[in-house]
Amino acid sequence: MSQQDKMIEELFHNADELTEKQKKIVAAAIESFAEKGFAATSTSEIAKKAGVAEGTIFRHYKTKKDLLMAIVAPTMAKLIAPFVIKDFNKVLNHDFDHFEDFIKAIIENRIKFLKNNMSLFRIVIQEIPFQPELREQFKEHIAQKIIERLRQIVEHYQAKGQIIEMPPDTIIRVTLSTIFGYIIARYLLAPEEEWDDNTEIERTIQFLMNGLSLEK
Amino acid sequence: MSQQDKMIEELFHNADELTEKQKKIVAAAIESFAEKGFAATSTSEIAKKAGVAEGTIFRHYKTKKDLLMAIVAPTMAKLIAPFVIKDFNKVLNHDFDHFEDFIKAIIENRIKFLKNNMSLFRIVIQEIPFQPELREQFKEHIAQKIIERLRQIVEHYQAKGQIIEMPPDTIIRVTLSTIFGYIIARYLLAPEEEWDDNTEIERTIQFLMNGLSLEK
Amino acid sequence: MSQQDKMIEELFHNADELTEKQKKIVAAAIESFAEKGFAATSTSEIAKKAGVAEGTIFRHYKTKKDLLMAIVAPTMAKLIAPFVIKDFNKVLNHDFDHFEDFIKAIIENRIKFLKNNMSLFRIVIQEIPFQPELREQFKEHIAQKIIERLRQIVEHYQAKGQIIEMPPDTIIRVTLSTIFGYIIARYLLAPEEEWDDNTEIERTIQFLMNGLSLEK
Amino acid sequence: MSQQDKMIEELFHNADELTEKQKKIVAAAIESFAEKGFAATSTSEIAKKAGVAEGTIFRHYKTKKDLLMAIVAPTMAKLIAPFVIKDFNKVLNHDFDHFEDFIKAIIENRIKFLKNNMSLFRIVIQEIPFQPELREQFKEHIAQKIIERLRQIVEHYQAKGQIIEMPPDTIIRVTLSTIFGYIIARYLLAPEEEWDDNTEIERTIQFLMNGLSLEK
DNA sequence: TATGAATGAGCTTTCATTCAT
DNA sequence: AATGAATGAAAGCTCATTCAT
Repeated sequence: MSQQDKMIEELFHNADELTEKQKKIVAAAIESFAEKGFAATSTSEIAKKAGVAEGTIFRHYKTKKDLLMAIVAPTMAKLIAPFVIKDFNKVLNHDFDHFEDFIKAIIENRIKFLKNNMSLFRIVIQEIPFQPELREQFKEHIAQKIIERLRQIVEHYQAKGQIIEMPPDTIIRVTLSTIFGYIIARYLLAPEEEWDDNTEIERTIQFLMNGLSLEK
Repeated sequence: MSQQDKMIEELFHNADELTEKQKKIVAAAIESFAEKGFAATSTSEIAKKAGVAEGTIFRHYKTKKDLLMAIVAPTMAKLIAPFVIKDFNKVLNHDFDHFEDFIKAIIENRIKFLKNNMSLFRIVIQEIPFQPELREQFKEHIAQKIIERLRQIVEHYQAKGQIIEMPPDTIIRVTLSTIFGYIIARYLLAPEEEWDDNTEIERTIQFLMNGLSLEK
Repeated sequence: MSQQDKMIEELFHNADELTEKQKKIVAAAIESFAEKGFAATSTSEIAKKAGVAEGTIFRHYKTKKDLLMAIVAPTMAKLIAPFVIKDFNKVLNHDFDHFEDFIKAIIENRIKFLKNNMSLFRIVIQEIPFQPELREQFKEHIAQKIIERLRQIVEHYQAKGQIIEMPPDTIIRVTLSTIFGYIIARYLLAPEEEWDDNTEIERTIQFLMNGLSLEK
Repeated sequence: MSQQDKMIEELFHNADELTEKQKKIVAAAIESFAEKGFAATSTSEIAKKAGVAEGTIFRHYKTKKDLLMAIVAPTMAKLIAPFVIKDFNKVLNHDFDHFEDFIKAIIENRIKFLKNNMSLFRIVIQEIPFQPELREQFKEHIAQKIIERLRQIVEHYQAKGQIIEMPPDTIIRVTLSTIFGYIIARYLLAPEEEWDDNTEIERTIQFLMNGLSLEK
């Protein structure tokens, strides 16, 4: 099973139900959407790359946009998965005494995920500005549920006196900026440069902790 | 003269040479490209919005992509203008004894610019992933010239002992992440929310200075 | 099966592989190209005449020029077919003791062919001046291979003392001029006049033989 | 005065009345029409080549087709000029005792004319099939007046016993085929080959005389 | 289920022509 | 007389989608 396949298997929990052809369609679509954008990718191109007839795409996905959604929706779900597990707060209390540990864990975990799903991530952030439907989903799930959860976390560590007194939303913003700034620079803007990932992530965390922690 | 016009006047210094119709075309294109993306915007739509015949667009811009470039290239130039002025380093030495002052000045200045040119900024960041030509220009001008300049600045303040010892590129990365993170959150992700801009910028700078300065 | 269909069947030996629609497109294109010329014929016009959607044309022929080539190339091949059969010289030796017999046979045969394919012939001679690609094909196939073959024939009959001593190329030229002059006058310049074809062809051959033969 | 200019001067008797710009337009049109055909040549292309504004063309020629006609009509007139002079028969009686002399004179004269006006000739024969208006003019002037005149000439020499008894139209046809066959081969099909023009014309006449004369 | 020919609306672009300057 | 910006119809071509097989 190829890396590509694994990504798709992982993306669709019910991947068993996907035809072989369907998997090929999805794989081809991901590749093209990431590279040229949704609007600039033609269904005939996807069909050719997937080695199926054009009609086959529309048998499985009523419209081209449906195909996009079939890719993007589970990607967003997976992306936020760690934050929506039940008993998230318990996990938090038990596992991470310090904010730094929490941040480290979450960064490591999410970077690993994104690294393995970079094309999917590309599609999500590239298409969100253009697809109102997508933007809606994003706002509903991320901006509301996730931010709410993150707020609790921040307040949790603020109560513990581990991070500075600042509106939680501001802290979330600068934290996410820093993390996504790293991912975008590392994997999208300058992927061909030599990166010492471990060191660079450490530095990023160091900056973040410096910026957010009280004592120094 | 409308706000729109002013933006365009400012964008093309030689705006005098633009026909009235040409300005309308550019304004319409900016609006549509920002909203729906380059690929999903049709020239007929631009023509209609601009109140000109479709042929008129192609009299001035040989292709649809030419029109995009005519918009994006000067935008990128304006965006980086403050960093390419002659005697930049002198200005630096004389005007800003502290890194914080420098950062404050530059943030204030660039945020003001972007706020007035948000649609242009949108187009630039939205289309860079899809237009290899654009990516090339971006890399050549921004990634190389500007980064080089910023490196010198960072080293300058590091030598002065005002910011932590870390590879300049890393410092640049986290700094830009923080700044653009603010702009994107403020103007693209949640523009309709109430923002106390001054306070929020202050906090952002505070975070940045905490993260980068030596003493605390 | 109509006359039109038969012509097309004959033109494309593998006509079985042509869709019904494809045949209609080709027939419509032949009619319009012959009448108004390639450049002055629009694809929408062809589509309408063929009773298909315009898109259908482009499904089968990537470009309008491809459609022209699909018509012209096999026409040129058919036109020169009698001269490229294997053992052409043997045929010559056995069947035609006299140049006059040979000329008669070839004229009769080719005139018959052209009469049945006049629109195709029109397209070929009308478009050759404008399509460099076509001119290339024409030169390569006709001007080189065929002329070479004709040269041998002329020399053969010259050796037999049946036609005058003159450079073979000159003899070929005046012969072809005479034959095509007849066809063009008969079928293109004055098709509506009353022609006694048999007599006129006889006279043409008589002139040709007078002009080329030694004895009188 | 360039060769180009001379051709145009000669083409329009009232060339004095042509603006400098007009001459340039005509020259540019001739070049492009000959090369790519009327339908495939755009007026903007002509304007550019002529170094004038597009509007200027339409100031002088109401439509693109008018421009074509302004070129083609006088060309056809010039081409047939020698046959329409008054007292043509007198000239004939006095100057040419033998058909061969007449043929020689006329061939020499017309070939010289065509050689100097090859682009014009190209345009005429290339556009006649496509422009009904042109075809009409051609038929009216050439096919009727000229053929009538040629008929008289042929009958004149037939009466003198110098050419074979054959319907004059047939004799005209084979004669013109032979002459134009030479011109087309020489100047249009294989202009880049080495031609010994004098010898080749001699041979052509020899063939023609052989074909048409009684005695041998 | 899968195909791929067929569709027709819509795309970018070109063009002959007009007209205010 | 000459310009060239402007036009809008029409060009060649692409596309997402349908449907008979």
